Amino acid sequence: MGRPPCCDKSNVKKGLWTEEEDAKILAYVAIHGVGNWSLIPKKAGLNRCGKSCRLRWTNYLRPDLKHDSFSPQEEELIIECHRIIGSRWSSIARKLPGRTDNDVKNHWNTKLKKKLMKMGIDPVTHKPVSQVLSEFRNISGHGNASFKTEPSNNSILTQSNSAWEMMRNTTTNHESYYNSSMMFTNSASSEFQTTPFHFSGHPSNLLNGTTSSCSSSSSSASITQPNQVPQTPVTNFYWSDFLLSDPVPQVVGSSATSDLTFAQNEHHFNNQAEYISQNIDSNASVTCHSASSFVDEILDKDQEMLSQFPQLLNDFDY
DNA sequence: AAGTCACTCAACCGCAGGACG
DNA sequence: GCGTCCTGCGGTTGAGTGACT
Repeated sequence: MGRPPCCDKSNVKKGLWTEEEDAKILAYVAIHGVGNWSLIPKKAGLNRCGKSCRLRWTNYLRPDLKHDSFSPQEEELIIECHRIIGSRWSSIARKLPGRTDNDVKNHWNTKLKKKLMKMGIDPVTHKPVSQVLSEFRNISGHGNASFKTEPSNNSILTQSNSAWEMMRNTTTNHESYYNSSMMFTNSASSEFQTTPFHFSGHPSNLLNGTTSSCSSSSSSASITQPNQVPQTPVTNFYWSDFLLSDPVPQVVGSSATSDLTFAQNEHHFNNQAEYISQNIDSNASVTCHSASSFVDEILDKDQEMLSQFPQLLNDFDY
C-alpha cells in the first residue's frame, strides 16, 4: 500500500511549461504569495499538479534566481561542499545565492564530475582514483587479488566514470562505511600516486568496462590518466580553524571570490581530514578490521563527531 | 540532408519528515 | 498516538539540441 498520488495524474498536464502557464503562476504568487501549492493550480487556473507548480516556481520562476552559467568560484564552492557533505544538494545550494538544488545537482552531474575525473580525482571520495581503489582493496580484499594494480596505459577512467562507482558495483556493503570514513581517514601516506592500472578477475562488469548506472554519465568518457601527481599537502589549516566560522565560504553575488585556488582547496581539505582523524580518537582504527561491524564503526564515528565537532554538523543541517 | 550520438537541464517520481487536527 | 496534508529532498528520466558522421 503506497502513498496515494498527490493529484489525479491522468488529468494534469505534464512536461515543459508554456509562457502562459508561467505567467499564471507569477500572477498568482504576486498577489497571494507562495504556499499551499496544492490549491494553486485550481486557483491560478492551471491544469498542473501542485507539486509541479511548486517545482516550477522554485527552480525557475523565483525572482531571485540566477540563470547565467556557474562562475569558477561557484564551481569551487560546490566541489568543496560536495567533498564535505556529499550529495546534499539543497544544503549546497543554500551556500550559493540564486542557485537551486536542481541547478547544483545538474551542474555537478554534467560538468563538475567530469572535471574532477579529468584531474584524476574520484568525484565521490574526492581522492585520487588510484588511492581510492587501493584503499578499497585493503578493505575488501583480505589479501585476495580480486583485482590488482599494475602499470598499464589503460586508465581506470577509460573504463568507468568513477572508481567509487566501480566499487559500488562490486559491493554495496562497504559503501556506507567507506563513504563515512573517507572524510576522516588519515591516509597512510599523503603522497598520492596515480598509478594507472586495470582490473583482472571479477567482477565481470569491471572487466567488460561496463559503465555505472549514473544517469548523467557518458559512456564515451575517455579520459587519459593525468601525469600530474598530487603534491604532498602543506599544512596551513587546521580543522579547528575551520570550525570557528562557516566551514564553507558563501558566494555572495557573482563578484564573490575565493582566496583559495582549486588546488589549494584540495590541500585545505586534505589537511582538515588529517587533523580531525588524528583528534577524533587516536585509538580508533580507520579500517574496518578493528570494528565489530561496519555499522558499529559508523555509529561510533558519528557519536565522536557529534560530541567533539557539533558545529560541523550544524552547519550542514544534519 | 539525414541519421546517430552525446550532452544538458527541466521536470518528474517516490520517499521522508514536519505540522496540524 | 494516529492519520492527513504539505513541503522538501535526492535520484532519475526524457525532450530538446548541437556536434558529428
